[in-house]
Amino acid sequence: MKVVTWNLNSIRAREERLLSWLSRQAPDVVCLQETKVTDEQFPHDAVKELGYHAAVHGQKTYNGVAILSREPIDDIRIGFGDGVDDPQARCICGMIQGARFISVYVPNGDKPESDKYVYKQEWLERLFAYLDKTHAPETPLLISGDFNIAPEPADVAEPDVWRGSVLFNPDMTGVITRLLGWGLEDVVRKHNPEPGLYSWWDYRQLGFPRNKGLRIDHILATPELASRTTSAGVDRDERKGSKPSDHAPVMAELDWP
DNA sequence: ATGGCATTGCAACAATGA
Repeated sequence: MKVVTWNLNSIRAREERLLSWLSRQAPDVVCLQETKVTDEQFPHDAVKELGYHAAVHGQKTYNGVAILSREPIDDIRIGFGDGVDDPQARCICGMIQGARFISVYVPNGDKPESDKYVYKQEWLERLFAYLDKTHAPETPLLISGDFNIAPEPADVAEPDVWRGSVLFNPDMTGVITRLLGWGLEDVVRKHNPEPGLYSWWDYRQLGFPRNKGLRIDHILATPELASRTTSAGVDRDERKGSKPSDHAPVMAELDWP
């Protein structure tokens, strides 16, 4: 089973790229972020034609998450179900072939002193509460998405430039440590221990040609699923060419079910 | 070459991203 997470930065702007990429790569499950469309505007017919079921949780202009799957998606749930009135569409999950798949778009946080960073921290606390209440490390679970956190210096091309930012600071790297402590494994790191593998490059300042990137998109899995991964990596080629997303697809191959 | 911000929206540039 090939599993992918990809922040599209608008599914409308990226529809052709997405469809072409699905045809070429034939992934089994795709967690999408920043679709930036309402559920009505989602290209349901186009992905269906390529053989994918879709679970969507979108909104106008910003955010928006979805899961595509070749096999049916059951027990689809939206958000955290914690009673908090949050208009930002950032979490969706469903059951596929006996495993729970969660697609998350963690808030960016803007600057450490901003209200947006407070929202990011509170959102992450809600994520932990949601994991504790709704899921368990003993079950087959994959949480994939744009975490907007670089776990280690090895995941940042210029750590001295990014250290202290909302993407790379002790609080945020601590969040990754907590996720791993909860019972998840970073399967991309598992198969790529060496530094210098990135998933996002700034559109500005020749970020991609100079490979000044960060690894902020992750596939985290509970132990049994993680042990069944046979490879993982980043499809850098998809960051090339005209009109790319600023994120590349991140993928893992699993011996599952 | 992999290229110098991109996307959205009651539509002007402001908001947002990372």
